[in-house]
Amino acid sequence: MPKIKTRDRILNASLSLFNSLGEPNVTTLLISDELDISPGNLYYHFKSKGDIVEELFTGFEAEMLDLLSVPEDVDISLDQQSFFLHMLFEAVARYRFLYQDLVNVLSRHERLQLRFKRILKKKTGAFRSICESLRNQSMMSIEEDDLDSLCEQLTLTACYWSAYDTLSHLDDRESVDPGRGVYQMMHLMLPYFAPGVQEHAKLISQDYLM
Amino acid sequence: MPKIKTRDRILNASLSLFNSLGEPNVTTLLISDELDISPGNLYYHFKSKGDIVEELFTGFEAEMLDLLSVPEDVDISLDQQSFFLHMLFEAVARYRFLYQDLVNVLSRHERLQLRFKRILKKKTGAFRSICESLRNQSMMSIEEDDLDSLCEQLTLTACYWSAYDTLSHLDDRESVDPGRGVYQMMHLMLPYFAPGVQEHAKLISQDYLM
DNA sequence: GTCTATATTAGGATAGAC
DNA sequence: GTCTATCCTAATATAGAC
Repeated sequence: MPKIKTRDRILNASLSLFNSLGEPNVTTLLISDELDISPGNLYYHFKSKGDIVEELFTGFEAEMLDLLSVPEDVDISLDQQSFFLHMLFEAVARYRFLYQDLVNVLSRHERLQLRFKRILKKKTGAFRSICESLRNQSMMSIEEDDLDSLCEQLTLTACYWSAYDTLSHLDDRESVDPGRGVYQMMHLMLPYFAPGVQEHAKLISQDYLM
Repeated sequence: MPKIKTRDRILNASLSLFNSLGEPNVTTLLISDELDISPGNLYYHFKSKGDIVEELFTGFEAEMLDLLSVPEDVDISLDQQSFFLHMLFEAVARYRFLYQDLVNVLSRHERLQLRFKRILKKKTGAFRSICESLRNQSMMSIEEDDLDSLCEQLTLTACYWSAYDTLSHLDDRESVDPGRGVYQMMHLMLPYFAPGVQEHAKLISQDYLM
């Protein structure tokens, strides 16, 4: 087996330390310590801690943009939709350090602000596409105002659920269960589903409560 | 007019700087600069920056606990409810620095963690009381599972709406409009209101879009 | 109560040998 | 590519005069 490049080991270790301790609490020394390499070595691979953050963000961005490229004008099934939510929450959870101290992180990395906002916008757009698709299939019935509100709410929840969830387990911050997040998202849409669809959606959402 | 005590001036300035720049970005030097006093003077009044944070938190806690002491077994009207939401969002907005970098702040002030969680729990409880009151008055119709989910969702939104909202205006962070938050909260409950009530609630929520 | 000056870290980052 | 040693800076905090 080819051994993993130091550069990648640094990225992996940083990501997991950021997630469990919070990015501002992780020093370059801690990262190098964790990997049993010298701080100098770390700085050979990355010219600053900020660079590590930016590179991780780029990975996050790529995953998200890929995931969020929901094709318009395509009928989306309930199963596809919940699968999409599942993937989304997994991705967010994997990079949850970004959300846990969002304002702080973005204020120290101004270049990430627009990119983050772009993702956010795309996220809302994706939810809108999904809802409109469901509406076109007569699976969902919702007025325009309510749809706006719902999509905002879905975006908010997609962003902050994992941060909110960790609040309940501030002690062990190693793992996060994305299931409950998906459940909440489904429940946000539930009232607007057509009667028959509602039943189905309820069953699906139940599965996400482990 | 009696001039404000330096100690209080420090608290006020800190709060507003924390809110607009994020607590981790505000140094004790910046605070004293803002007030045209010396850093030494600041440390005469507070033995550490953490103490300032804790004292501000105590104010926040007091306001919240007071606000959240929703009497059980009392019929709550829709107007009272929206007024309550309004007050709640005002309070959260006034201390939004706490929420903007919640994990960070709580991780550096462990003693605040339990207190914060207690408030959170109380918040969920208050929403539950309100919903149950509305249900008792036959103004709301909702199943138990959905109620759990709704109350969690209301709590999440009450916490993070202002942080989410500031994302859209990361440039000017001076003011926050709590209106849209109230609107969202109303819309979360809307689907579960009885038909007649729904109309009324919609009208009320409209008013909150400035 | 307030100031000036200074001590103390801790964290980010570089230099230069191996 | 990796290490050790060191520098630099910014931020918290203290000491002691006024």
